[in-house]
This record gives sequence, structure tokens and C-alpha cells, in this order.
Amino acid sequence: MPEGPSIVILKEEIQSFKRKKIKKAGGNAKVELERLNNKTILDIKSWGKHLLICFDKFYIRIHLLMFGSYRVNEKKASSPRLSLQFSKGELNFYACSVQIIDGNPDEVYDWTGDIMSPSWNDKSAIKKIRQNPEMLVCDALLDQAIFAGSGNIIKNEVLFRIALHPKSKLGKLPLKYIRAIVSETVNYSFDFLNWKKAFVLKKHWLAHTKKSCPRCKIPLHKEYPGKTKRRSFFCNNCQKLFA
DNA sequence: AGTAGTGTTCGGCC
DNA sequence: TGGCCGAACACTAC
Repeated sequence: MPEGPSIVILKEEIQSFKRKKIKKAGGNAKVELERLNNKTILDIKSWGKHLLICFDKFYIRIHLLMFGSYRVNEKKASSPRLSLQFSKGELNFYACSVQIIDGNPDEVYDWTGDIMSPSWNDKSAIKKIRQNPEMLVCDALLDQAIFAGSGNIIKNEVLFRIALHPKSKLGKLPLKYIRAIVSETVNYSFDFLNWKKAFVLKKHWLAHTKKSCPRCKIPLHKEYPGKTKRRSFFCNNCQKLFA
């Protein structure tokens, strides 16, 4: 489910609950559920992989992690982590991280760092990349402080598209490649969004889970590089290494 | 049918 | 002190 574009889809799917009052909150989340009863949702936002349901002076932060799921006006067989009942309709979240946080998200979140946000700022991402010369690019593309919303699929697809090797060091990259990482991460994320909405995301994967390189046809490498040790699919022949 | 993975946090250990 | 590592969480597609 959950890289940034999937959370944008979730956010869009539940916009109709804005300005609606919660009749009853339930679920097995270890949060003060009573606090949510009779509260009106003022806004529903996302930042990276975080879904933010906003109230007056506090907000719910939901992170679907690896296995999280949700249902709108439906229930799953398993018990919900968080269930919000309205006079008409309900929202159910499963196997996710739920927090109630005091304050307003705008005080906490830097929207220029969210790859899906209209406020996304290329320059500030480039600056962060420059500040981490020892970091590998495969780790940078999973770093939520640089690319909030980017995940393992986006990482693999972006690096393949710009023909850059995942084990390249940020400090060794020509500016041209740094610019390409930044622009292609945003660009692919919106392709991801549109393909996901059309249920054709997997069909368009070029490297992620693939056995051979769509460009040169030789077998793709599968490794778990960097500090993040997430699986990387890449072509040793056509993805350029800067080490 | 077992395994691995679209993710993050936490505690323990050097 | 801090970085690294494994565990935990908990679901499901292949």
C-alpha cells in the first residue's frame, strides 16, 4: 500500500469526511479515543507517508507502515486499529500506527520536503543531498527528511529511469545527476499516482521485482545495499556508478 | 504453504 | 554518546 502516492489516493478518497463530526471513535489503538468523540474534522492532509486528520488544536497521524490498510464505509474481518463512525459513513484503519498529536501539522511538517506536495522544492532537496556527501543514493531515496513519501518502489524505478547505480555516493555525483534524481523522483511519483489509480502500477515497473534489464536485456542484480538494506534491482551495465 | 516485503521504531549492545 | 543491528509489529501476494 503505502508510499507517498498511495497516501495521496487515500487522502483524496476520504475528503468527503471533512467538516463531518465523529459520532464514535473505536479501535485497538493505544490512544485516547474518547478525545475524538463529537469532534469535527477540519481538514485531511498528507505529508509523505503520513495521513493527517486535523481537528481544532490537535490531529491524528496515521502511518500505514508496511501492512496497513483501510476501508471507507466498509469493514474488514479483522479488528480495526482505528474506527471513526459518523452519522453517515465510517472510516476504518487496520494494522497501522496511530498517534494523536497536540498542535497544528503546519507547526511540525515542512511541506517543501513532501514529494507529492505543490510546495515541494527542488532546491532544498538538492541542498540536503549536498549536505550528505557520504550517503549512498539508495539510502537518500528512502530518507524521509530528504524525499518524504519516497519508498522502495520509487527508489528502484527512479534509479533505473535515470540510469544511476544505487551504490553511488552523493558526494561523487555530478550536478546533472543530482538534478535528475530530484526531478525524476517527483515525476515518477506522479506516474505512480496515476498508474495506481488506474490499477496498472505493477505493469509499468521497469526494474522493481524484474529479472532482466528492459534496456539491455541482461539479468538485473538484486542486492540489499546501504544502511537501509532494502532490496534494490539494478542493471550493472546501464546504471552508472559514481563511487 | 512458506516466504518475503510498498516501513518505522525501539531497545540492547558495543 | 552514538551508531549499528535485530526484533517487533501484522498482512498477503506470489
